[in-house]
Amino acid sequence: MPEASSPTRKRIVDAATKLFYAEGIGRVSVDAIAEKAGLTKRTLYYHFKSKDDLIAAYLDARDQPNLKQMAGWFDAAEGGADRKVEAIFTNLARVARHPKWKGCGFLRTAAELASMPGHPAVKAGSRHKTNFEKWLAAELSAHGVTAPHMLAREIVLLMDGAFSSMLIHHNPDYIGAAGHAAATLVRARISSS
Amino acid sequence: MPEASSPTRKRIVDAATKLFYAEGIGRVSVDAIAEKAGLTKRTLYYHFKSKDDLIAAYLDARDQPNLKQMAGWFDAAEGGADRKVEAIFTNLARVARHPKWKGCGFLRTAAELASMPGHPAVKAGSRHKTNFEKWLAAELSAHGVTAPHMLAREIVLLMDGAFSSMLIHHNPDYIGAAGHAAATLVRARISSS
DNA sequence: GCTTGTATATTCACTAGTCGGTATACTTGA
DNA sequence: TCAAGTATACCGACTAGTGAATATACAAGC
Repeated sequence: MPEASSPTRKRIVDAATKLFYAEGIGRVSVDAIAEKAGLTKRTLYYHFKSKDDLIAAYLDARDQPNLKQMAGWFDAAEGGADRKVEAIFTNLARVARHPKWKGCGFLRTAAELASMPGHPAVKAGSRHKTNFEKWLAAELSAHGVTAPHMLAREIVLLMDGAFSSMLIHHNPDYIGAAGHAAATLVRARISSS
Repeated sequence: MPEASSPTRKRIVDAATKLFYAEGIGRVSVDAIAEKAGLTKRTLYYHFKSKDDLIAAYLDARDQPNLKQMAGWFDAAEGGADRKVEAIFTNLARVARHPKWKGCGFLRTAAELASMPGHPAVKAGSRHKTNFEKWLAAELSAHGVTAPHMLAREIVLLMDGAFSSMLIHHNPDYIGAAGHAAATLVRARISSS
């Protein structure tokens, strides 16, 4: 029975993360992950019972770091809630210009696994997106915005739309347009007190 | 040199469409498509020079039918531009409840091919999304909405976000929220004349 | 009307390689 | 001595793509 905190396990997840994100889960073989992690496939299968299991572990491991990055951009931005929300999109547009950027790993995995709706990796993605939406609603509420839950959902829709549009057009203008629309929606709900 | 209008070619594209949409392009073998089309793989390769070529043909063939469906929903709806836009989302939410619905084929293909940005199928998807955005902007303009191009882009972002969210959460509420937000954005730009 | 030539369209059988997963054996540390 | 972890080597199934032969249709020459 392998340990959940094993450093070997972490090495495998790290290697899987790089390859899955860069190539897509269907285009990466278990052999390639084992080689990148510097061990054999048999060792990998000692720590994970299947490739599907490893895919889910990859997304679970991305949940908190991703949320922290978004929260970091939000907190670092000057101004009101509208400016802080727009800052998330501005930063996304910046990182999306990098040639290694390949969209949102959670959405891409869900797209690849669309024919397997109950797949544990899709559930992990759903949890992450829900976590982000809840965090955003709480922040908006703390900043005195009205109807924070509905607004958070609208912003999430714009963000996931921006991820998708950027992936298909390779044009950061779509992320800018989404950020502008999101900031406008926030401003319309800032109490004028 | 095969003919572009060949009925055999059409049979291949039809078979590929069903399989690619249902399973994802990476999970469908050329053998499976040939079998579904009722011919041999060698014949398929007579009409298409590669699987990548066939993937692009699949999306190109979906462009006009998809646009026509959207336009049909828009035209059939009663009321102003806001109601017509919301009708598109309402109809999307309805078809998305069907168990065979697996998201937007253009976006899913772009997600699967994220590591091959110049792939002809990604370009076909980009063209389709652009066609839709242009059609929507023209309709909004004809209905007297101000800033129709910016508004069309915002609605496209909400729609692609709705596709993605529905795919990861399997919850049609996200499409409803996107439709509501889109209608609100339209109403804010209807000239009060 | 018949034959020959040619382009289109299709089939069978195959290659060379990859896939996820596993049977078995070894090493290492307590 | 025993269990955790790692390695070598392998499995059957599947992958995209191809070589060579063949069927079909139609046109030209006579």
